Amino acid sequence: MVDERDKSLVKWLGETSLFVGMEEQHLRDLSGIAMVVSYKRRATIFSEGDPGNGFYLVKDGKVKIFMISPDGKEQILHIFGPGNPFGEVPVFAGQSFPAHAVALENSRLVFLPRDDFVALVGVNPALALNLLATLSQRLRQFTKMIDALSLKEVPGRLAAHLLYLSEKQAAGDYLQLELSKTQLASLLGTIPETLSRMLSKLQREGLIVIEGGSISIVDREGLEELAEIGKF
Amino acid sequence: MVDERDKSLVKWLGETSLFVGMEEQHLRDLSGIAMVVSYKRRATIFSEGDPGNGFYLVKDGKVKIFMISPDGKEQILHIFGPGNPFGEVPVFAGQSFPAHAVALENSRLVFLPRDDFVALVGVNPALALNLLATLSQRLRQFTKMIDALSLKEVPGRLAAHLLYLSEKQAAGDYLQLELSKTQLASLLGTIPETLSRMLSKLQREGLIVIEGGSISIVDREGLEELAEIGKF
DNA sequence: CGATCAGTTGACAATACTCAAATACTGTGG
DNA sequence: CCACAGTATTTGAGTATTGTCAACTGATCG
Repeated sequence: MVDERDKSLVKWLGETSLFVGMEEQHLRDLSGIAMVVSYKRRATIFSEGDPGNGFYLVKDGKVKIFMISPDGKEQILHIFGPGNPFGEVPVFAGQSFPAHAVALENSRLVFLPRDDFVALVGVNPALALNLLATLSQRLRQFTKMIDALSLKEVPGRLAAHLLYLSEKQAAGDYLQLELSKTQLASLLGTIPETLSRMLSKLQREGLIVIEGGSISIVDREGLEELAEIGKF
Repeated sequence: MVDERDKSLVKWLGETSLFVGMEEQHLRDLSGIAMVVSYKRRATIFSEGDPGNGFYLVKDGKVKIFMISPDGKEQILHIFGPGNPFGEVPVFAGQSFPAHAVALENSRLVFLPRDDFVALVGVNPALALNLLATLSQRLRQFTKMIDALSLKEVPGRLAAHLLYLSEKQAAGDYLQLELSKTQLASLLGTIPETLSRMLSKLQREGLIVIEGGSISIVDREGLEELAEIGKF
């Protein structure tokens, strides 16, 4: 007996990158083990060191994955939105979560319990291949992030991020920051004060115009050069 | 007809973390698509942007995976030794290599061509699960690396690395650096001059004793504290 | 309307990088 | 086996970037 909500869950699962292209039957198996859970803004989903009993898909809302240094500084690793999976690492590495997750907005998540899920993977290689693609993709992202953190200075990382947003949002030279400036600072591996100064600097140099959380790119080539060499 | 060399390759494959526990038949399928290739010290295995037509396992020798910034600075991502796989990302993400690979020593590698390998994964869920574990493991490592690069200062990263080596080598408080100091600097996201100064500093502070590439830990607790908070 | 929090600005300090030069090491050809 | 060339490593001096601390503004929310 399948009610409307379950049907729509099956449909929705089939539209996520993780499960796209999978057979109806496999999607139904998945929805059979899935649980939809809600988290309020700022609620903790899991903490570093928690045992990984399963992983999540963002149904709606936004989730932040981050680490905290002993002296309280935070480094954001990812921001995940609808359709993105997160928390898969301990499912397969067989260990605990390596970072923290909190909801940035009121969010609904689909939780997939580890043991049930691994059993499904064991009989469905297509599922495994999709997962491998997702994890590989994420490794690639981390590669870029390490590159940015270790090789570029803050203005370079910022310029790269602005260009990334501009491309992602495909709205010409006009873009939205999508995060508070404090959060963005953490994502770029710096602090709000420095970010604030760098944004002013880019504006003073005539590369961008800032209007709160919206930014217009004035000198795209200048930004591209900055993102490349990471220096003024 | 299987000659001695092929037999030993099958055996060897079954001892790597990637293929451990797999059935004889699957291992033989793998060895059927595998090619052993040799690279001299300093030889390039692949470069960033090269199409990923397959991936590698280190049979013997040592391989460095790294990125280069436009101004020539290098950041090492991994050092891989016997048994370690590398270059899997583009196999599943379907893109090009995100970093460079060179042999640090004369090395023999096992090359597994992409298409043949994906076909094997598609019919062998155990293989897929092993791969998922490997990639998850690597994501976890990267998480730690990003943590270190963004949250800790150089002495902290260095202390953490020394403790890691000490644990890995399990030789009490005596350890080998395993890399030239220039290479180590790159792995820690800094430059040789800074590394040299920090090593002297740790010695001056009475935490370690340096004898070329060998180091004795004198004050383990001091190092642990440094690795935690990343500060003097 | 006060309180809390995000963002900005300024002064200062510290960490790590650049540049330069001296010294030690390595491997190779004679 | 030695001399030499090419690297690696170390040390010094100066500088630059970014982080810390503190004060202030402005927005948001009960």
